[in-house]
Amino acid sequence: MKTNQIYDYTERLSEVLRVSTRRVGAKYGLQPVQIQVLRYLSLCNRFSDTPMGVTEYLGLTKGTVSQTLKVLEKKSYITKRADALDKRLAHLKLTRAGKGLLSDIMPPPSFKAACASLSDEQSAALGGGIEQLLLRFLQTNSMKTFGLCYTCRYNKKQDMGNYSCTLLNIDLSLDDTQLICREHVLIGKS
Amino acid sequence: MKTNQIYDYTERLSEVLRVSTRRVGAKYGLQPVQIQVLRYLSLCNRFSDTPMGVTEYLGLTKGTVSQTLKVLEKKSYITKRADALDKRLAHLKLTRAGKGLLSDIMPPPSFKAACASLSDEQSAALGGGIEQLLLRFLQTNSMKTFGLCYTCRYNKKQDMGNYSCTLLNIDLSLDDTQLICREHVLIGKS
DNA sequence: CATTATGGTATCGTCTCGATACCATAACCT
DNA sequence: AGGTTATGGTATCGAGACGATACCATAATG
Repeated sequence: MKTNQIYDYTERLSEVLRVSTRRVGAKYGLQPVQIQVLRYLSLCNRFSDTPMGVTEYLGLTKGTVSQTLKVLEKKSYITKRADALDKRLAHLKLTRAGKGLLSDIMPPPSFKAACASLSDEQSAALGGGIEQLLLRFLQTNSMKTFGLCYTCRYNKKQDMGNYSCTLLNIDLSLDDTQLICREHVLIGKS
Repeated sequence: MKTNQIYDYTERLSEVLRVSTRRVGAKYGLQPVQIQVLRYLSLCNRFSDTPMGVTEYLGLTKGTVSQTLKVLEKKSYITKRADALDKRLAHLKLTRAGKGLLSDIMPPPSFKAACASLSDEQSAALGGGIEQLLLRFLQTNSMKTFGLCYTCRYNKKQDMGNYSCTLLNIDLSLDDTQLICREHVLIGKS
């Protein structure tokens, strides 16, 4: 019953968000997808900052992403550095310019203003509802959750401020656990 | 406080929705924007089914939209017919094939499934919250609301099942009032 | 009428995106 | 070990999106 209404609003909000992102990005000569890449790199951990990580997050093909990254590197918004152990991997980092750009335009001021018009109850309900919707939607589209590390089933607390990942068998700092990870599997899921 | 969380989820949901639309559309040789055009034409009233209506709804330029419409017409998903009174206007209609396509893929099955996982309370809260967010966001982006005719300040009830538009000075049927309109202004707004 | 506004099309350049092919490195085999 | 397969990444190509600009036809306005 409510499905169509929710879909209408979600779809419309997506369109408007995209238009808004395009207009903001145009001022800096950036496409929407390029901004999304920068944004992802600002949120992901050191195991996920590779071209394949970006590829999975955005649901594109690796060839497409490779081209986008080349442009961003040429514009000096990111740097590419080979992994020390696995020579196939490249790690992507935001430059100072990249970080500065993001903090200028993300989230879009018009979105912040729109959020500010919500009451606390509305805001909490909206956040919860959209989270649930997103998780289910990702699931039925066979896409990864890219959740925060500390909400992952592989995350184990060791002692004071020290954690580890039981999937990668690597120690984690507290900061590590505050970022999103491409290997993330929500606690309680198979 | 909650702004960033809401933004994260909204942005992510938008991305996944776009990817999902792209994948479904690829099966029919359609781009996301083409599907959005078809969807708009299935929702809008007879005063809004023109290239300019599509242009305003999608927030693009009229040249871009003109090209997209040409492709859709060549693929026989829409027809173009000149207006009887104003020879500048073209009215766009979905063909049988266009309607059939839309009913096959909209809303995406995976989205329906995700919505079905929400409780009634969650669903109602989500619908209300996202509506409010969308309206404010449209406002701060100087975009039109494209709301349902019967929620418009220009809509006046005459008698049994008969309505009129005080902006266009035209009589409306009940069916007319159930569609979205490019002239829509929400009741209570200036 | 002349001027301006509006709706629409055509053309061009930049860019996205998927598809395909290809290369380098790593993991997995008996 | 040596061959096979899997994985991460790049290069190239064609279809199409998109904005910008220019242009045309019709309508509205003075």
